[in-house]
This record gives sequence, structure tokens and C-alpha cells, in this order.
Amino acid sequence: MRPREFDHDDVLRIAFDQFWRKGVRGTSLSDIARDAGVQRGSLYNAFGSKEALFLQAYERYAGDYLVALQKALGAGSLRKRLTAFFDLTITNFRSGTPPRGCPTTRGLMELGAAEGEGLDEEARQAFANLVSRITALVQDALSAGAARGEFSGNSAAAALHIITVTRGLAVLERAFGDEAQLRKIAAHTIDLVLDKKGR
Amino acid sequence: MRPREFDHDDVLRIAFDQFWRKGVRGTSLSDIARDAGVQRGSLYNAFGSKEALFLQAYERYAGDYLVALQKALGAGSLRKRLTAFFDLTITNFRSGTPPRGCPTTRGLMELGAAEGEGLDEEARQAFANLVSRITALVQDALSAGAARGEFSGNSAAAALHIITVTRGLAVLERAFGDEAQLRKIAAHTIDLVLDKKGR
DNA sequence: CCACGTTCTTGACGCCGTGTCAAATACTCT
DNA sequence: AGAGTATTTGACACGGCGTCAAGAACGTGG
Repeated sequence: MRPREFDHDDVLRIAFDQFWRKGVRGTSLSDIARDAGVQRGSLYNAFGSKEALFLQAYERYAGDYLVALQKALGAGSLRKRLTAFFDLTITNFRSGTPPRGCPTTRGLMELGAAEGEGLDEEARQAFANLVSRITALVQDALSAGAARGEFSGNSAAAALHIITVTRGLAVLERAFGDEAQLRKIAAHTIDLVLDKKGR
Repeated sequence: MRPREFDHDDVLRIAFDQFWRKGVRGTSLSDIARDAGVQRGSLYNAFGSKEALFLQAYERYAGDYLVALQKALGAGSLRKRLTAFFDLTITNFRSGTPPRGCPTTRGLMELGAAEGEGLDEEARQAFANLVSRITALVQDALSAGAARGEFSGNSAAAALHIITVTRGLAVLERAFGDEAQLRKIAAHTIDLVLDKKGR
């Protein structure tokens, strides 16, 4: 067995950085290969295809991101948790220069041609999966808050509403790039969900 | 002057249909040319580039869509208006088989690499423009509703919130494709904005 | 009514991207 | 050391974008 001349994880990180900045279709394997100091063919040998490479790189990101969200949603009052959640969300897709946007949302709209269409189906699943997991996390926080009397309402519906807003923020970020506006919308949403200006 | 052998508007409609179904990067000028019964070179002669063609096709769509929204937001109680607005929004991106999603949102996430990046800047402007106009329409409806005592609150903030939700719905549509769920979120949002279950 | 000029059309080209393949290479294990 | 195996490498086919020069079709002025 001839050993690999590159580090599997390094390539994954380099690749995801490119995908994040330029989109999946906008990133060529040549770009990644150059950046990683690897021959293009080696990437095909190691990962199979561009989409497979993206998928692996995305899963890595998704795992890390979920852990960070879990942490943000796990401490303090419900209001504090939700604030930290929105904060992390916005910070995430305002990161980089220029800001890279939300990879999940970008991926969904770029690749999610439609249910059943091309082979992007697997990618769509991965995106949808992360969204589901985040929704569950938020819902847990809300349920816990309800038990402590910090929230009265349907946790499931409220969680879904919050997730919808975060996805919308990811879109508005691309449209306007005004971070302050995004944070205002986030604060407003928290107020709305937490039964008005209650603190 | 040799006359054109194809109808400018026909091509625009055919092109936008393709862009809508397969995304901008996922649609080739060869596809459009074949569909329209036109040589690829003729498209370059008439429109200049793929992006220019998309832009023209998109502007056409945006104009029509805005008129429809204006109509939906212009009659009945505030609740009825907002319901009609969400209804049209969801129906729009659930149209087609399979559903094509929201062209504006898809375009934004696909092309909006970032402010200042490639020449997609012009496209980003077009998308952002439509979002702004829709926001203004919703805000007008809310202001009018406030004057009639159907709504108490900040019209601007509420309009922005509603727009954010619609963008989020466009994303969730891609992720899950569950139309009933989208409609639930929409209804929930209306309740939230209109100060709880008040009718 | 015919020649001219202007515009549209057509086909070939260069470049880049994806994905495949066979040959060369570098290691491991016996 | 030698055989086997996985990786690397470079060439190839294919398709997409955009450009260009040559050909074709029409209006117009003589």
C-alpha cells in the first residue's frame, strides 16, 4: 500500500472553505487541488467526485456547528439562550471577509434542485438534516423554558418559527449585508415569541 | 437590417422557466437555445451574456410578481391581506412539477457570492430590489391596518419580520417540501404579528 | 429593380471544468 | 529483495461559456 501524500482532514477543511466562499458550483476541483497542493486526480481517487467531497466537508462543518449551537442553547435563562442562539447564527454567516453567508442555506438553494431530481438528493438530505437537528435543539430549550415558566405556548410551533426566521436572516444577509438590521430582526423575534417585551 | 427570427419575449419566458427549474448555473445556454429553437450564438448577439439574459428574464418575472402581490395585499381586513400575501408567496414557490422554489431566494443564495465580488453584483441588486419593494408593500398594508385599529406596533419592524419569515419559508420549502407545514408557519406568524389570536 | 449596408445567423475556435483511464510510482508485507 | 497494492500522474473525452469571422437576409437609395 502506497501511503497518501496529503492529510484527509486538511483537504476537507480547505475544500469547505472554498465551497463556503464561492459556492459548490462556483468552486472547481482545480481550485481546491491547487490550494491543497494535491493533484486533481488524487482528489477523485480519495473522494470519488466533487459532490462526495463537498458532502464529507459539509458533514464535518455541520458536526462542529451543532456542538457550538448546543452550547449556546444550554445555559442561562430562556431569553439568554435564544439570544445566544441568534447571536451565534448571525456571527456564523457574517464570518469571513467578505462574509460567506450560511452554507446550509446557500447549499439548499443552490443544490436542492427539487425532491427526487438529480443526485443532489443526498446533499439536500444533509442540509435538511442539520436544519432538523437545530430545530430540535431550539425546541428543547423552549420546552425547558416552559417548564420553568419562562414561556407559554406551543414549543414545536415556536421552534419552527424561530428556525424559519434564522433561514430568512441568512437570505436577507445576502440581499442587504446589513448586520445591525439582522440583529434587530432577531431581537424582535425573541420578543414576539416570548410574549412581548417581557424580560 | 436583417430581422430577428425569434420573439424576444418568448425567449425570455422560456429562459426564465429553465432558470427557475434548474438554477442559473445549472442551466446552459444550449438548453435554452434548443428549447427556444434558436442558435446559441443568436442569444449572445441578442442578450450579450448568460447573466444579462437571466437579468432580463428575471426583471420580467419580478414585475409580474409584484403586481400580483400588490393585488393580494390590497383588499379586505389586514388579516385577510396578510393571509392572501402568504398564500400567494407559498403558492408561487410551490408551483411547477416538481416545485421550483422561490427564484429570488434561489438566485440570491446562488449568485450573491458577496457584496463586491464578481459581476453577479448586478443580479444581487435586482434580487434585493424586489425584496425591498415587497417589504414596502407589506409595510403599507400594516400601516393602513394600524390606522384602522387592526394592528398596533411598529409597521416597519413587523414588515421586516414578515419578509424574513417568507424568505425562511422559501428555504424550508427546499429542505422539506412539506407545503402544509409552510402554511402552518405562515398562519402562526400572522397570529404573532397581529397580537395573538385576535381576529 | 438592383446594388449596398446593416444586422442577424451560423459554425469553428479557445479556454476551463468534470470525470475516466492506464501507466508509472512508492510504499508494505512476506 | 520481490510481489502486491494503493496512490499519483498525465492524457483524454465531453460539455459549457464566450468570441470571432464569414455567410445570409432584409431594408433602402439610386
